[in-house]
Amino acid sequence: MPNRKVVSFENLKVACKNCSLATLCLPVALEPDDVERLDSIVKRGRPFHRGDHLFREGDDFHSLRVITSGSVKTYSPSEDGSEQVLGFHLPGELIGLDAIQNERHSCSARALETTAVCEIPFDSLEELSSAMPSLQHQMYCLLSREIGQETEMLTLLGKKSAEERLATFLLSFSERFKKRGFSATDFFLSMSRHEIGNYLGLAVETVSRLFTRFQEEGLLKVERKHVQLLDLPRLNDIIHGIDSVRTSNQSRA
Amino acid sequence: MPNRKVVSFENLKVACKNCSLATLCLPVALEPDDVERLDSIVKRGRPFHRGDHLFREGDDFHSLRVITSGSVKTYSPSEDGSEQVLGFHLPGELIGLDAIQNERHSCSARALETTAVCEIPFDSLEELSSAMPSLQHQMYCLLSREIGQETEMLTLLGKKSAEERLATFLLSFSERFKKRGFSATDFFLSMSRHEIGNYLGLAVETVSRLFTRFQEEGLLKVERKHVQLLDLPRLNDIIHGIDSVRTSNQSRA
DNA sequence: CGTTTGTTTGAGCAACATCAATAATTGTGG
DNA sequence: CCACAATTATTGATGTTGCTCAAACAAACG
Repeated sequence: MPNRKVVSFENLKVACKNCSLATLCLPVALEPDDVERLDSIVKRGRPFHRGDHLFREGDDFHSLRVITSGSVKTYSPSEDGSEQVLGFHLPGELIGLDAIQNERHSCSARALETTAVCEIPFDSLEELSSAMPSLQHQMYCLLSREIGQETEMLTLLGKKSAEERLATFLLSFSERFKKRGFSATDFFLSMSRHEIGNYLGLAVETVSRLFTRFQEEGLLKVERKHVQLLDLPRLNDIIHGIDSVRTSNQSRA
Repeated sequence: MPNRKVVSFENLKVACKNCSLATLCLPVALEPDDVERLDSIVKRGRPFHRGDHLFREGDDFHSLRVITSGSVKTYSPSEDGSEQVLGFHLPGELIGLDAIQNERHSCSARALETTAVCEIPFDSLEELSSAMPSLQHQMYCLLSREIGQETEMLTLLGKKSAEERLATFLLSFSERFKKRGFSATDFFLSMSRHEIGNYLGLAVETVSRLFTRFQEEGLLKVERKHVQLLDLPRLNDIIHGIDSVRTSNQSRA
């Protein structure tokens, strides 16, 4: 098809200033000039396929990475072949922050689906942030937020029931999709039940049973990866330990 | 006693350059001149007593704090009065990093015993780190390390057995005391069993029973807060999931 | 189209929580 | 310094959540 415009990734001059993720990503709170300077150090490679590693535990650390499309899981592999899933990352989210300290990745990251990322060489970013107080501030904020999110996760794993964990998980994705302009109630989860369970500190079977139960209770509709949240308020109640099942048992018939 | 030298905290001109914690704290990797400049923004207040709050969730964030002596627990209070203990902090450790993002503390911190801290106004630190690349780098490293430590904690809470959790907890303190020049095998834990359990996602009773069992198995000697680790190798085995109990059951008589 | 991988469901079980009682320790006021 | 109250720790008995094991089923893949 000769008259169809060829769009190669090389030609696609995506720039931070045009990027729809700008409000979620590093450019937040930067002046246009500063965005331009940030843009100049960003590298955009070709996309990863499902299952590809963005990096592996032990790899030398050179760059932070921002997901621009698709999704990624980070995990920490154990000697015995098992792993701990550390997080699922959506467009606009920065990964690799844990690797700054010892210049080596302390976890692995793989694409859950076809995924594009921006690469930000950390050396350059450090230099730039030294010259650009607002960028430095943004970096401190991002790192701090990451810490805050992980402490929430500690509470989840330390104190919450299986039910509360899954509800928290689902509403977290709901909010994150919403922020990115997608539906807050109808989405596809790109990870397997196994990975969800691993992340939440639960067995696969428990996750599966909970999905079934939530569906029976009219909280959601689920078919494999496709999830539709039908009752956000009650899901919210569950997160906060309010046992809405007993309070309003709606099991049909 | 008129001829006894009066040592007030006002007069105690402790400086970073003389501080025994310098190798653990922010001054790591700074030139003497730079340490001097850092020193100039650090505030040293009077000590906190056991139970005093250094700050509370919701407080405005102004300063990071470094423990200089004593110990501190950070925790996230829930609506219902319960709490999640997020960490126990020893001299040289920096707290408040999670508050940078929204300029408000997202957790509370209280002294577990008489505790002294250095206060580092964050605005000044930001300015200084902008002018001092090595300090900026150090900050990035510290924040990154915090993230890394929390991901380890996620694995602990997500995957490990009660036994593994307590062993990990004990060896973590062992190493941290050692780094500070104290015994790695003989120390006092300043927190209660309840707080340990809370931190590790276990019930108080489970913690108590485990201490008893570890003692029966000759792994340690414990008398209230006083702990003596008798078999570091086996404790290490436990952490890595090797059931040393069955392998070398040493129950006396 | 068979093979592999992921999901669901059931049955039984184990680890750890909860409840309850006692004991030890610490703090407090006289 | 002692007596009493309050807190903290230990220990035992019982209960429950969620794990493990097992099997059937569905979907994805070459």
